[in-house]
Amino acid sequence: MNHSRQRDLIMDYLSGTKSHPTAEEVYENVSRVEPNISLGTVYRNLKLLSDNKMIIRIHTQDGVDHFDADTRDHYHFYCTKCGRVYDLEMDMSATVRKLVREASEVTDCRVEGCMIYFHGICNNCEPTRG
Amino acid sequence: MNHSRQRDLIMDYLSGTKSHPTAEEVYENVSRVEPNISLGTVYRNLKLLSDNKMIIRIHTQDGVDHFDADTRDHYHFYCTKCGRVYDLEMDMSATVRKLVREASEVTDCRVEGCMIYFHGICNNCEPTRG
DNA sequence: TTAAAATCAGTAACCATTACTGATTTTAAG
DNA sequence: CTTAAAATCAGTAATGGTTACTGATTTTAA
Repeated sequence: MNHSRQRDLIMDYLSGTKSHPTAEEVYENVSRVEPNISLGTVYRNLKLLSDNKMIIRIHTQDGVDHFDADTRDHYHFYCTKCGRVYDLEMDMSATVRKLVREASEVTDCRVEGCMIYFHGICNNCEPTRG
Repeated sequence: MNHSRQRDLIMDYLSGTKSHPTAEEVYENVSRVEPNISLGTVYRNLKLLSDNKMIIRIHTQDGVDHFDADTRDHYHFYCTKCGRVYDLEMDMSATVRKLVREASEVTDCRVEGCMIYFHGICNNCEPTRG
């Protein structure tokens, strides 16, 4: 993977936000810096970067993928109302290990891991606390 | 929701299999009994049935949805090689409640639940046990 | 400096799914 | 049983996120 101005800009934008943008949102924002960039380039580089484990691709219920430059072990909350994705700063590594172990016991398949997606209504859509 | 021969056939087929078929697979199988059924009808009824909680829609990593007539609380294993979906007969209700409680503590969002998807290589693709 | 490899912008194609059409079937009241 | 409104159908076009293709441009490394 060579360097390219476009890919660097995409990576820079993703690294500087915690909003877990979609490909379309990445395109809109990078376009402000590099107006000639094309949507195809954004998709291709998001695919390249996620295939190379430099960013995380987050599948959501509405079928639109979101992206995250934070590759540390952490979890996500998906708002079923607005579709936004939020970080959850909690350590679940022990729980995940336990789940994988338990799952391995009830199947002949080789369980390599599990994805955990939290969902509900975000504080922005329906504020509940001051 | 009235009755219709087509919807009953789709429901019957789903109830009689544990293979978690895709819309295309449902279409292929129901077509053997009702050759005139159209793919659009299958999609429309799968949507109707899942919207009415009579079946479960399972999102998978490859972007193709799978369906399950078993609406009991249970979990799924997705094979990253062949794309098949398997049931996991394990009781995780206590773990899920704990996770939701923990997640609620680290966010202002209203956490309503979480989806847990296991993945790996199935015994059909790479046999490991007799 | 230069040529091969990688990447680009632009756009067409892909594919799962949904929406639209006029015809047919189902339901429920008379 | 009729019969008319509502639901559903088959067939097909449209949608929308994503990927693939093109010839031109940029990057890399010798």
